[in-house]
Amino acid sequence: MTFTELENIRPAARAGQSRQLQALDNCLECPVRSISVCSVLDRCELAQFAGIGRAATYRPRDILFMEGFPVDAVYNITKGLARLYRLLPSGHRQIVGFAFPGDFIGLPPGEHYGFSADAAVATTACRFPLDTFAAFVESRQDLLRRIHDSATRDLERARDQMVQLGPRRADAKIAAFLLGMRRRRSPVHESSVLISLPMGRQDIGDYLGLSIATVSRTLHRLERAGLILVVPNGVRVLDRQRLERLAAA
Amino acid sequence: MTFTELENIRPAARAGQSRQLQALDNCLECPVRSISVCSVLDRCELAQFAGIGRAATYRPRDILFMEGFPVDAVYNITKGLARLYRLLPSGHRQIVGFAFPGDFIGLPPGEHYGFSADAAVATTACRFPLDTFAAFVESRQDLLRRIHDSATRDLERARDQMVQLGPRRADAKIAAFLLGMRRRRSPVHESSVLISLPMGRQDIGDYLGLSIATVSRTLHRLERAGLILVVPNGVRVLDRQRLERLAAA
DNA sequence: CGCTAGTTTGATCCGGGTCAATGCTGGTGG
DNA sequence: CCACCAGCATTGACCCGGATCAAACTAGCG
Repeated sequence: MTFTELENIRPAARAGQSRQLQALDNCLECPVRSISVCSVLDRCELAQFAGIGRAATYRPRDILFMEGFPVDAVYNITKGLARLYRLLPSGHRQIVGFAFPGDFIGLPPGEHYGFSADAAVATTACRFPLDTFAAFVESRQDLLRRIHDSATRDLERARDQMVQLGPRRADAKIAAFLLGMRRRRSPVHESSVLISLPMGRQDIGDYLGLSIATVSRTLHRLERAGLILVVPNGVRVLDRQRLERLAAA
Repeated sequence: MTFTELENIRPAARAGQSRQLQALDNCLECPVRSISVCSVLDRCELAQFAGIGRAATYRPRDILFMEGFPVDAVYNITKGLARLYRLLPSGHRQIVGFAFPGDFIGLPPGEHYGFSADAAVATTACRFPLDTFAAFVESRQDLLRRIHDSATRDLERARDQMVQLGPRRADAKIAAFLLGMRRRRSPVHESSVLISLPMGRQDIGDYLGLSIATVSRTLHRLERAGLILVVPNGVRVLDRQRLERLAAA
């Protein structure tokens, strides 16, 4: 819960530097293109667009950007998982969202980032400097619209999360979280019984407003009750019916 | 907390019908024009825009629209206060935001409203049927941009609220809520010591994830501690310093 | 002047936080 | 190949803040 290990942040990462940069060359083969904002660009535009971005790779805990700093770039996650969070003076960390491959982040209302973002696991992202990005987008009405759609969906998700953060019981929060993660990862509404959880327990807790101990205990309780099976980096759903009923409560 | 008085909703309001409608005639004198999305429209465009909207008035508890229903109109609040909320099967109501005069609501990512909205007090709003509204916006790049800005700000506020909903102490939540309400109502960052609270205790509780009893008790405790003075429909700030320190914690 | 809806206040209880010890696992070097 | 270590996860013991239930109070308002 408390996240006072700010000193642990790698010095090289503090300034929002990525570990490694390389040109974007094979956007056409990009696995997330179809679900990303760039899907509206044609072959020609895509080449231009690729020219202004760089692929950046991040190791766990590497920082993409920090709350309060001037917005200097926007990001499109292509692999891995980014945690979006706010740090409170008390030392608490509230995770305000996860960015999965295909998600677009980093365009707040003002001049400064409204939250921090770091890599939860090994992660890669297309990084676009704000000035060139803004210039490129300026004329592309459809791209602008796509970005707006992304923001609107983020808003909807934010409201979902508000409901989760409210005064609900821990088991209901966890159940809803699991189902939410599954829905998020698979466009097809009905999908595998295996839900992958790339993030750690601490992340889940800071997302739901629970302590790490309660997350662990609750998962275990759900397992004992036969709703799920806890496996490394995820859970297997055994009783979807009951899990959904619990999540709704 | 529980909000099981669904039956209390006035039948006429259930379908999202407003109480009273009249043409928009004096947009130029509209007190919220300068802060609304319509501020980018010139005199001529404004006249056109006014033509497609109607002023609707709502009494407390009257419903603007309901979650899950097809989006048939968007709204611009001009007076009063709207509660934006989700109802859970358990009967809990999570207020996901308040809409003050000048706020624009009702454009979710999909075809259906993602939350319900009703009037917390006597309220008026400009109501624009979705089809004509969409057609009008289509060509107005700047209006579209303004709407996008509105969504981005909503998103930022939603994240603020997530932080409030997290595992914070009741007094910190209340303090932050009071300061947030003050900042929201007065563009000038420094302002009066009088914070108006048009909404009821229940609304505050459902917004912060607290019971009505705790809201009441906490306000009283802050009063005893000399931070505020509770007055009808609001509070008076006595010790801003300490209130801010408490809100930050 | 009583009615109703909202608010305050009290008494009790419990879910989940906190703290701390223990367990697990994957990486590292002897 | 194994012993060790660091980081994360689990589990236990205890406690407290806020939920819940219920009663008293207040203020509009017909």
